[in-house]
Amino acid sequence: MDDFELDERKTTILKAIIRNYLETGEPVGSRTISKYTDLNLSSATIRNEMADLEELGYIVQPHTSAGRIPSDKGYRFYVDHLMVEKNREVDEMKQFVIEHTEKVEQVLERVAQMLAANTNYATMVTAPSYHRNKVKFIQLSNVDTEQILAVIVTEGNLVKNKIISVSEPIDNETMLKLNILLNSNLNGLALEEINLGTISRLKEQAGIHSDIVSDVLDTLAETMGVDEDIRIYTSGTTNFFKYPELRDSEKASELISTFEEKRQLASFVTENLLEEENTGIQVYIGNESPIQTMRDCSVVTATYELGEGVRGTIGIVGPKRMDYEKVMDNLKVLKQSLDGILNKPKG
Amino acid sequence: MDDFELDERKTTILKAIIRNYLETGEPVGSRTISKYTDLNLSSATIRNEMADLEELGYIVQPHTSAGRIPSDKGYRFYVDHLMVEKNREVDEMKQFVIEHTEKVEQVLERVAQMLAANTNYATMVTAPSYHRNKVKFIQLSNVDTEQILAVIVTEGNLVKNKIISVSEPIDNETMLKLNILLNSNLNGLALEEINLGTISRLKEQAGIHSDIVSDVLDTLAETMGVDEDIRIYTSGTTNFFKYPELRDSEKASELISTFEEKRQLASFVTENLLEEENTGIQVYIGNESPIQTMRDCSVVTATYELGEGVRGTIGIVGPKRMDYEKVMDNLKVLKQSLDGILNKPKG
DNA sequence: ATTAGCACTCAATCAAAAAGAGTGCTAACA
DNA sequence: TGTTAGCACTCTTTTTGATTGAGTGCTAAT
Repeated sequence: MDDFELDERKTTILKAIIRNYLETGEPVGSRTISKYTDLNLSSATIRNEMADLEELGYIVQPHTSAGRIPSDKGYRFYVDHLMVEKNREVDEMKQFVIEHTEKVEQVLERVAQMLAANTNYATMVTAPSYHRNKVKFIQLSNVDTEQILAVIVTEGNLVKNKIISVSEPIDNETMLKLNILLNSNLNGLALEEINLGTISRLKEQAGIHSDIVSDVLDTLAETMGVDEDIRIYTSGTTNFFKYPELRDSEKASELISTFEEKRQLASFVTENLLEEENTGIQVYIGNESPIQTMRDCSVVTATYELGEGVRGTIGIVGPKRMDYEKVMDNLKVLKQSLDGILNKPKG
Repeated sequence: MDDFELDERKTTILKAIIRNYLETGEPVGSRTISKYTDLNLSSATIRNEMADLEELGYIVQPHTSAGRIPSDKGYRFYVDHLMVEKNREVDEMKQFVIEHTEKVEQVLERVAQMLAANTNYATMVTAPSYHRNKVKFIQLSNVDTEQILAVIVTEGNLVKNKIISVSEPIDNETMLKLNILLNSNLNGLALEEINLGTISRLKEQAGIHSDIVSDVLDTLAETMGVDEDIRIYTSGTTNFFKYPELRDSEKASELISTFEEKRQLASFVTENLLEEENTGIQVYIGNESPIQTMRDCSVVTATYELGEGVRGTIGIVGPKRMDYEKVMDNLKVLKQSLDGILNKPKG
């Protein structure tokens, strides 16, 4: 970018303004900066510089005769160039996740909760999505005379099951044949690789039981399809009330609704999954976010990987003046933890 | 109760006050009632009666020189004696649930959403709990050389699975034996009936694979145990903002948190399940609710049954001046729908 | 037993005033 | 030429006081 439009002094001042605003949430005036920095400049001089910074679009005045607050561009500059790695201690958290490893669902839910408690922002964690995942194992079994159970296990050890009703009982031998049929034809395939040819061949071989095969295939599509609604765990949505700039009924309500419905949140996931080469942490400031209701927020997301392209996303949503350092640190640690933990069953 | 402390006229006036307050949400004065009822009484007379009603505890004044609003006792009286069955049309809703029957989870989630949209209150729906549920079917299968999959199906067709790691592969024959062992010993048993005797006998017979049996039993306990955290679906929590008496940041935040954490909500479930003889619909007004944060709300719950003592709860939470008729109608209809729908797989 | 009338209370609304924070500009200064 | 002191000006926030209006309680008349 054109970082060069800012000389060193302007940079220092901008940094001071943003720092101060991140802490207080109040517009910051020239006098404050004059004392806050060690530049030894009078407020008048600062005023001149601030006028320049405003013209360049890094800061704005909420109204005449108020101090300045960072613009989206200002925040962006801060995140890209001014942030310092703080590496705070988040080990405690890490510890906690590791110790209580249970079911994936519960881990994820707890991660969301902890992250929210730790940062005081709203959080979202998506379950790993089955992107390009392969079938590992399929099994049909008789549950009773009218119902059979289909179990599907994928490469990432994700299990799905479905009860299928049948009009008349299926004897064990037939069942065995069906199982062999399904496994030999489908194992190792990703959803995209199961084409019409495979399907019709399967059905043909299944003979009178082709409807069962249909049902299994449906379940398969459901399980591994992109459009399967991704499980998203959220927490700390009421943290929005902690920040005056979001506390307003209208805004808070919109935001909380977005989190409640979850559906919309998925857009971050898709955004993230698109970037094949993902350094890991993504920051959306204000309107950069794909979700309109978050125009007054910043969103920081991280993608964790469960191997084999099976990925999930962790996100933190807070006011634009969120503590980016802290948030990003937290995410980094968690990302690593999850990358590790979820791969192996507990041991 | 002592209904007799209220003569007919007082009853009429109380009813009028409550009705009016339910609609407007504003304290209602004597003049309003004087016109609202067909008693042909002057406001002065009404005032006298209102003074009496206040003394008896059915209504209160938010402050001197304001109108009256119903007290908890007043609401209680209304719900118990003054409500009229309205039987509004909620068919549209019923239709919707029925048509889109998919997975249980999705149905429940949608029920919560619809109910919230339909009533403008916050809603909660718990998944059927496995109360006294019996094991129907257990199956272990080899997924790969180090991992086996345990699938458990219960009477209510609820399926749970777990991946178990093993140190060395298990051949198919052994697996078959294990399956037979487990099924013949456990099928038909409820969790409470699986005692130490059964367990040690099982382990003994399993020989070197007793640790697998242990794992299966753990999963079983997890699956059917009471302490398994019950899945609760919520929706419409931002509806709280629609009612001035709850919109206050502090209160709204507390309420929404309660819904977000879900854990607390479970107390309604346990309350409901306790009552063996349950006519179906339960109303908690203000402090009658087991949850402290809901002291300014009313909660209406219904229990639906999936046969064999497998039950779930639907609840609606709103301001005390909620439209009880509408809410209870909605719940009645849904209760029936769920009773029916969830029993049979789609056909 | 009911009602009209009146004094009184209290929250809500509004406008005007005062306070406070901060800016922009000009003129002086190093 | 860059820096600074000083001052007038702007705009928000807070405070205050007055006004309004709804509603009550009480008393005296019907």
